[in-house]
Amino acid sequence: MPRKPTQTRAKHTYAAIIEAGFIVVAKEGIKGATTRNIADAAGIGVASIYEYFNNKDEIFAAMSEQLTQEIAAMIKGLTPRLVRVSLTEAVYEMIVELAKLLRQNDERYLRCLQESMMLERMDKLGKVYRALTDLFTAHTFAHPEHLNVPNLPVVAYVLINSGVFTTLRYLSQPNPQFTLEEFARGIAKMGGHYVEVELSTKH
Amino acid sequence: MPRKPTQTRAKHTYAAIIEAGFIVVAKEGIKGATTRNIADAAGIGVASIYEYFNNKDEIFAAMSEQLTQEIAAMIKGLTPRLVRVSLTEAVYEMIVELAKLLRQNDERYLRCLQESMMLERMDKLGKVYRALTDLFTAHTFAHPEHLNVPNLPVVAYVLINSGVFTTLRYLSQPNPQFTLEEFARGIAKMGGHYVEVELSTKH
Amino acid sequence: MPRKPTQTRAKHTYAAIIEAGFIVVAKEGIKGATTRNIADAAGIGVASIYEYFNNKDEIFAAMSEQLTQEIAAMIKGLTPRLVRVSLTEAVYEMIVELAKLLRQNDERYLRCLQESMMLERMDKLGKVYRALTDLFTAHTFAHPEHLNVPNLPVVAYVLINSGVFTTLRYLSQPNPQFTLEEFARGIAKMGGHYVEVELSTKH
Amino acid sequence: MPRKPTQTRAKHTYAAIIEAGFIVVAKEGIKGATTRNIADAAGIGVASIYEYFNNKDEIFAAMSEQLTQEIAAMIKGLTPRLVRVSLTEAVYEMIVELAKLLRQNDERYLRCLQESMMLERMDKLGKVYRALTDLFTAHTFAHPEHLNVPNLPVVAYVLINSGVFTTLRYLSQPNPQFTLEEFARGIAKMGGHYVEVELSTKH
DNA sequence: AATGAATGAGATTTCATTCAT
DNA sequence: TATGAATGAAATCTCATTCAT
Repeated sequence: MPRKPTQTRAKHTYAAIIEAGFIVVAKEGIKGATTRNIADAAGIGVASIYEYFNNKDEIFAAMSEQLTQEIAAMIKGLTPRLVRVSLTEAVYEMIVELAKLLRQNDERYLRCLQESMMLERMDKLGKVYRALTDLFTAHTFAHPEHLNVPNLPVVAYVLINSGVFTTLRYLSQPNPQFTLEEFARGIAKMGGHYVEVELSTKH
Repeated sequence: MPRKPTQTRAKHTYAAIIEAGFIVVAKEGIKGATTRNIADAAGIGVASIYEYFNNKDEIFAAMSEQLTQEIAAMIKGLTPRLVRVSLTEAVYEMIVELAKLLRQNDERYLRCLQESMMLERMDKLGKVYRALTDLFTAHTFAHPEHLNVPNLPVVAYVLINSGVFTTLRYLSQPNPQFTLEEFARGIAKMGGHYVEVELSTKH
Repeated sequence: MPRKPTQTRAKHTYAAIIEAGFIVVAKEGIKGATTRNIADAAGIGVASIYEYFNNKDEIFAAMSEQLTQEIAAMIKGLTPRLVRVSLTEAVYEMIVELAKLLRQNDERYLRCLQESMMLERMDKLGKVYRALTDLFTAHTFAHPEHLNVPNLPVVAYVLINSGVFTTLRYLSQPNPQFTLEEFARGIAKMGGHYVEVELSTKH
Repeated sequence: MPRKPTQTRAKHTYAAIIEAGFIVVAKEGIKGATTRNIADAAGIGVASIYEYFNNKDEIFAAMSEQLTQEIAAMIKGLTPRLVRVSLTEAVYEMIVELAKLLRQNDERYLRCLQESMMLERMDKLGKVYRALTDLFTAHTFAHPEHLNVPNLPVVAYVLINSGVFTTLRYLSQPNPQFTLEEFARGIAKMGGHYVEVELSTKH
């Protein structure tokens, strides 16, 4: 019966377990993420894990939570500025920032996502999608002419999903044929041009 | 040391194991795909699996092979026709066909891909990417003016990856906000407009 | 229900299985001696083994039989000549001949004995011991003065067992420090001197 | 990845597993030495074995280690005294002591050696051979005239190997025709006489 | 509170033997 | 008769979780 960690040391251990989870998954893959390995990486005994988590799955849930939380926070922090720039520019910066975050700490987060640890719980990415949808909405309100684009929700959907998954895929490639900037610029312009054309056509 | 099945009965069993693999993964997820469950689904004894596969992983490899093989074949079959139509139309049809294939047999393939069974071996999707890249190339040669689009490789890359992953994602959603046609049209136009704009700008 | 092989082809298969047994054990060790491997080596199907043997153990028994039979026959063939020479000379020749037999066919027999295949059935070596005991007895009768040696049975026992096992051990060594001849001469003289001293002392 | 046992309880379990190994092999033979049987004999769960050993083979290795260690220690302990007595006497005592050790605990060690458990790893007996070789060397230095015996290494080799293996064989026999003392005396005199004769001849 | 040790439950794999043709 | 295929039974090994200190 794990309790919410209240004391300082406890909080530290709790966080240490989650970080150990990321480290182990990143280094050894999902299959290497045994409770023993995680405990070792966290510098504690196996049994201690169960002081903070009911079972191993809860560790993954917490990792998932932290990762999506962090990405969503990053997006929210960027939103005020991005709504002021063009769609193209917004998409471009978004991707570059996302890449930066995923590449921190020896690509820890990127590798965990590759390990698809959370694909089984892709719904958990919902928080990220919501933040991105909010960003898109805010951006649209800052550029009201975009409201004339037909099927705007589809545009948002495609842009967001392509952005997230294709970036993941790009970052995963060992020898990409072009730079991250070129790649990000490509997706960005695709979104920008789309809106542009739809608006001019509509007109 | 499994031998290549020679007799008719053996061939049947071999295929049954692979199909059982798809069925079990689709129904119970990767974690439910134990050798016992697969054997049960195939209507054989566990030991028989090892007449044809060295280990469980080889079953997954064979499944992966079959799935990507099938998708690639579908793409190749479509290629002659798609190179003649506009990029927008080609992307649209491609996505619709892909969706059709993935939804066969109670979405068997779709669910398996969701289970990320092959994400760990995403390289295996290479066959599919290659077929799509070939299609894109053939299409470009049938529309030589596209050669003027700057950073064409990036366009191909983004279009292909967005197409595949975002379609996977769309099909996975329980309650999509728009139809497959709208979705496909969205991605398709995005590609089409991009090229269009780049060409006119270039000029 | 295997039958005694009567037809020529059957006899051939029966022998082939036994030979395959020796080959497989020699090459892959006891653990590699599966029915499948043996059948493969014999160029027949697994099931065919059971036309000639009730179970795998019977193959080993037959191998054991053949091997000890062959050694015993060799000993018996040598006996008439060896009884005429000195004990030292007899032991020496015996060891050299034994080594020759064990080294045939890429040390097939030697390796099988090393694999201790038949140590579990060391009693089966009984046939060999009996032949050697007979030789010793015959030799003693040809040299009646030896009857004066006290504890002659112990001498026979030690000489025979040392001879067999130590030779096995010697042949198994990858880099012996002396030649087979030196080694054989050593054991031989040990037996010869013993008798010599005992006789002179007795007197 | 087993860890070195640190706590008292763990050390106890570790030792219990090894002892259980000896007991099971002695009673049921190598084939009966399954992880389950060993765990049962040790009074623990099967899984616990893997807390201390990576695999079953490592148990055998540890048993081998312990057994040879124990024999070698016995030999070393005896060495100071044996170098002072005649070769005959030394060999005799050596064999008697060896027999005593092998017969402890219901012939536990003897039966394990018979099961040839370690014949596959006969190299592990190296420790014993080395101890015996050291003893022989030390004895020779205490009796410098022996240095005149030609081919002394061969003598050592034969004496040691015959001693070990033939003793094993003798102890394994259900109804020996003579006592251990007679047997040991036989081997001992064989070595003693050999040296004696060679020396007198040399002269 | 913390943890080294222990383990039940279950997964993968092996193989002698039998089946069916 | 001959055999490729099939399998029951059992062995090895893994690991999340609990126990005992």
